[in-house]
Amino acid sequence: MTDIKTMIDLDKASSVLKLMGDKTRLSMLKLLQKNECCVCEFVAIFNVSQSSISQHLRKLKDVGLVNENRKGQWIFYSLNRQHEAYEFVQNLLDFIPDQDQKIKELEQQGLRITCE
Amino acid sequence: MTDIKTMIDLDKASSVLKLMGDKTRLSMLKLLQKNECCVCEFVAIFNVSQSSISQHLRKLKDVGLVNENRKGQWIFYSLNRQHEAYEFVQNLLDFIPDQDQKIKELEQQGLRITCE
DNA sequence: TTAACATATAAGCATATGATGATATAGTTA
DNA sequence: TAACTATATCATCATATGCTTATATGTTAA
Repeated sequence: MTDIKTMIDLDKASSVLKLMGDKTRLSMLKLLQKNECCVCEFVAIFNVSQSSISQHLRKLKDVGLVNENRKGQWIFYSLNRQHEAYEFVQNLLDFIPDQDQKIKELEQQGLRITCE
Repeated sequence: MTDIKTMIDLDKASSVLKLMGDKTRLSMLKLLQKNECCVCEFVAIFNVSQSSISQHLRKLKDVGLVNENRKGQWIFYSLNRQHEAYEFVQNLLDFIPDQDQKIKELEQQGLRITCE
């Protein structure tokens, strides 16, 4: 637990921030901070199409912020802890309240996620 | 120098991050971290029109991230240290290398800023 | 192999964004 | 007052973004 920051150059920082400036993606990243999630979970949580979720994940994957890991039928996404901006992103996400109530709401509505 | 973070809700965080996801605005904020700057300085530093700079500053002002302070002919902008996301923004900017060489370049080119 | 499910990709569309040039407003100075 | 400088705003445009529907691809299971 050091205080040494891995600096991120302006161009890289702005492209990461741009990605995080979208509410849906920011919320996804916050959820990924604690959980691995598959696409169908995100689809259940956010009120948008599967296609839309897939495209958001594509953008996050394109800059390397997330990893994908196929488990059978499902593809689980996780934060890429090797990314050069990982510390930057973590630090930032720590200012945002956790979004776990989104998962709980699903459970309460009986819309429990199928891919677990 | 405490470690207690002022949490920022997801909506507010994403709107701040969206603003910071633009290279020009991010660079402006980084410069403002150390200096008060007037519009003409930004115009001299970035390769865009005065109109464009003015519009970027407008967006930053609209969410309250910056304050303006007229000094005669000039309007100086500064970070709003009272903003609820100030700590969040500061923390984030601390990951980005300072942009002071931009000011130095201007000086070296004899384009020294007129409004000082 | 076929059906069913999970995910990705393509095409199209409405809206947002960032830039510009022209013009308006405000302060300074002659 | 008029001329000059600094800044803001308006109108416009090209491009980017996020969404949708339709379709393609990949995996599992009958």
